[in-house]
Amino acid sequence: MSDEIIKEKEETKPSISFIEQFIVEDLKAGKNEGKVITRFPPEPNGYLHIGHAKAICLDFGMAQKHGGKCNLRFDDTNPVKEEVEYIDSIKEDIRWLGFDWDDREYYASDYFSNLYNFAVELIQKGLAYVDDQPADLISIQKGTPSLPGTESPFRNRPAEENIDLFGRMNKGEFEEGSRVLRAKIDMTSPNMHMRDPIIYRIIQTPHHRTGSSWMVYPMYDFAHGQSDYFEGVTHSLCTLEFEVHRPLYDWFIDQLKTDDYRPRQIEFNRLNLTYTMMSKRKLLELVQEGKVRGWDDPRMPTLCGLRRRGYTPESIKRFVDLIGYTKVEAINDVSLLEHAIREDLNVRAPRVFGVLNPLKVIINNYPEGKIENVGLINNPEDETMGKRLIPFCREVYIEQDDFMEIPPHKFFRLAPGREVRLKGAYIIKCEGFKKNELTGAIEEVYCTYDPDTKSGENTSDKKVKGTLHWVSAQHAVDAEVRLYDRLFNHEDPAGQKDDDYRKFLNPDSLKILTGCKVEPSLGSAKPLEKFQFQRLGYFCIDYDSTESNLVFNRTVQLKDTWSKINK
RNA sequence: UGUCCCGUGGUGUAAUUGGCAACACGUCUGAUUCUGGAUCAGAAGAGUUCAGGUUCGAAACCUGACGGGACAACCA
Repeated sequence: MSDEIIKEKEETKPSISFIEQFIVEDLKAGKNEGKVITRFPPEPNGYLHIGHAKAICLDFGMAQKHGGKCNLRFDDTNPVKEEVEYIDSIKEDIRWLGFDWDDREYYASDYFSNLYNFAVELIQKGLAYVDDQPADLISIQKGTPSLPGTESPFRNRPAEENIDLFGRMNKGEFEEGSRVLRAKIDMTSPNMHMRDPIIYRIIQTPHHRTGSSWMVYPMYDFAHGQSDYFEGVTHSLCTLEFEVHRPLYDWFIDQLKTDDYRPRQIEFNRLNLTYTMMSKRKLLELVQEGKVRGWDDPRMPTLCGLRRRGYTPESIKRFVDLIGYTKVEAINDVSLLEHAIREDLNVRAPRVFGVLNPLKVIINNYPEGKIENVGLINNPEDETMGKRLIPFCREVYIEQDDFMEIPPHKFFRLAPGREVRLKGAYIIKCEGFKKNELTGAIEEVYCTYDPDTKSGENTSDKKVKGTLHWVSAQHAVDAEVRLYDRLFNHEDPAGQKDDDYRKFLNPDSLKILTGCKVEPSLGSAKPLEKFQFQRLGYFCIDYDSTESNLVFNRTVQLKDTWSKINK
């Protein structure tokens, strides 16, 4: 009885976002002949970041789930800011996330002719005019959100004159900034976007695809909605700030449409993450000012940065899935992103031993020159990943943190007189240590081992509280390890009115460790290969890594209850 | 002073569209463990911004307040 209720509850479908609800409603109502066409419309003026991933997952995801298609369309209406480099990176990142647009790769510039003709049509209908005023004057006449605007003296130019001027603007007869084409709507509208918006401006910089065939370029607001319309997009999903643009898009489509088809725009909240920022412009500044090592610096929230950091596409999609889509402007905790990557890597990353801050341990009673290959499980979460052998001998490195001369309460690791297990090998006991009396640094630790405690064949019935990772001193491979911390030390660095975001840059966001010791099996690892350094965290090989100089990036630390106790 | 959008545990989201608030992260216990990881069991934490109203019944509907955000680029 109650079992059935529980069963029923478990079987209820997970709730769908308000956006998907709209899509499902439209489908049920038989709109758009039962089709779902979406689009992802990046401007090729920067690299994609995790906020874009949220949009990509929605745009492609909704199409996929409802038997539709998602177009990739580059909004390339401003040749001054856009570059081919960005187009390539955007495509790479979308593919990396696991989405495919087949042959539906479009460009707003594909529609320049259509848009131009439409503009001429508006002029003919008396719905657009050429304004000869300078930008600052037009801006003043626009009024403010609470004050209505005033009309331009050029507003009632005859159509023929407008057509002539617009044509000559496009031939390059006028300087940039000297004239614009405006839609004639309503200068007193409470919506600023309806106050005779500029729809074309003169730009003489060549375009990366159309070269110099155009001298006038449509503004985003004049290109975006119509591009959706031209492509037959049914659901145009975008972020909240475009909500106020919607009436304008609708106004244009009203002039254009021939039946009742119209793309439906639905707005959702953009992704904000704590301790970072999503502004492409500001991210570009970080790159240009050398605050980071490039767009793919592992501290960046860019997709290429996260990839280099060791994030998987699955973890990012999972994260996006967890945060959902709403209309509430929220700021998401990075700890949820970190949870997503741990969850993923826990299952797929092989375990290895790596010692970040080596401390030499000499096992006095272990025969000199003797080498044992001890077996270790590659991933306790996945038996199919098998086992490996690593060499054990008289001198090993352990982590400096794993030894304390005077151990505090609840410290389970090595200390004078204490016993710990070297994972996969033996239980050792600390008999003494060498200390640098000047610096206080521990330089060596002397131990004995118990031959009856070998892993898997422990006949001693000894039990210890602590298990340490280690690496054979003789066989260890040197490595460089880059430890990353949050790029900013403020939860919302870009949201502080009185302070520049640069003020909150975390000076310790990158720590480079050299002379780290890793197990020999890692010597041939390739870039982006991912590992769990046991007890430490997840690491992946950096692009800078070579056979002679291994370089690891720390993706994320393992949860560490000791560090909490220790506080 | 305008228009539009939004207000649910610390954070992010749910609530069969009106039937007395659920999940995830985080936090805290305990069990277990040759990773202080993972896993398992459990706990604390919101009465849904506030005030009215409609209703047998409101997080949801209405009104008003309060709070947050967006909009005044020849950017997208």
